[in-house]
Amino acid sequence: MNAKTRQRRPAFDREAGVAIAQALFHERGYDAVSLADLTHAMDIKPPSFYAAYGSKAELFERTMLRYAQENALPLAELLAPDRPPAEALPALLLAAAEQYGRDSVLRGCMITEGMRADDPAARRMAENLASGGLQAIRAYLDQVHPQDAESLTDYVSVTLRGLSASACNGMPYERLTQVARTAGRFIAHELEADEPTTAS
Amino acid sequence: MNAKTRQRRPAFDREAGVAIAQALFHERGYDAVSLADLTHAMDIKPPSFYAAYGSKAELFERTMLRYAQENALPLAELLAPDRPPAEALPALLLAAAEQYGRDSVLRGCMITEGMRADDPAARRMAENLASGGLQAIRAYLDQVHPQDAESLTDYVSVTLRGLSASACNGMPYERLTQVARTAGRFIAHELEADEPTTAS
DNA sequence: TGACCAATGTAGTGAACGCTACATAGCACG
DNA sequence: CGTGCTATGTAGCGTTCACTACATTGGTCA
Repeated sequence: MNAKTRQRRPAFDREAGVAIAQALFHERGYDAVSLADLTHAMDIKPPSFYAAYGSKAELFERTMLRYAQENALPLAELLAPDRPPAEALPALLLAAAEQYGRDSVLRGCMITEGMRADDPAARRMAENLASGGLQAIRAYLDQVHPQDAESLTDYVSVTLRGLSASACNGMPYERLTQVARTAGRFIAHELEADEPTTAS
Repeated sequence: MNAKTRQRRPAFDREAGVAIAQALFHERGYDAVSLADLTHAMDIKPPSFYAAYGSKAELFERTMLRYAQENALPLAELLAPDRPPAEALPALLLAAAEQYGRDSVLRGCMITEGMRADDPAARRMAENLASGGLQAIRAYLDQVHPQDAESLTDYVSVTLRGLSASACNGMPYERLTQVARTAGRFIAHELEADEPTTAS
């Protein structure tokens, strides 16, 4: 009858499998998660795995897309064009640090850390996703502070990578957010020293 | 008679082997270098490898010690107790960025990147070595700027990790050093704003 | 009810992993 | 010159890797 009352077979929930894989990949990284880990966690056998997801790398891409949709920083809000960079960039760094250190087992940025995978295909997927975020920062700065757009984008990028890496290696939440606040304060000081035009 | 004139056998040069392994580990990371890669690069067979170095992990430790001796930043000079932190910390960041981006194939900090190895033993070795450097920074700041020692140490640590990770992912030398200069300028601004005591 | 077909589990593929047992080769020393 | 030791190469250890051929199961639909 209606499609819901009589499912074809229990089979297994593909999306739930992606969620399980996302947690494993985020916790341990792409290379450190084996097919056996994945199939055991999903309670399926390898043939079902390949029928559902194609390959380990393809599943990794799905988990990163899912991560980007669910956990990505709200760049559109954080970097609203009418927001001054002395306020937006510190907010961005703090939001990132909070997210990277919030969960004690899912630490750091899954996409940032995905860029260090040994597998070249997985690495490229992560790099492509990460470049989108950087382009958003760059586009924002091109609008609101074009004179230092590249330099500031690079500074934020390096700081975000440092925060993610430090989170993965166990730096506690309070110290991560403290570093983000320090970096944000540095940026604000510099920007406000350059152009206190809005206040004059 | 004297030990030098008559070596036991050509065998192979252990130290040269460590140097070869160091380059491989630095370029690709611990996990991505296999025994076959090592024995092929050294032109020896696995039994000779194990007779000489014990295991892959032990050789990795030797390469990291060698790296620390040869490539470690001159922290004693950079962080001389009579140097003001507004000068020492920017110099430290810039020296690190220069080293991380200097060689286009041996990128980043071998020890910092070693902390992300999948192998727990290798990771712990790298963490132990890295903590030595951080303790040096912390001890310096405890002397010259105790009120923000932990916060500043964390900021420098996160920035160094970000620089190393960005270097590994291909950020060019000029942009790496530019980021280091930016971060150093931020630190100097903050410290000079706090206590221009030396100038007053 | 019976044919069809997607999805499954069993079992195993070849390759690569870190590592080692074993016999041999070459030097030191008596 | 022979004994002993050390380092070597041959060959292969057991394990794990990502991945798959194949028969079977079970729901769908005529």
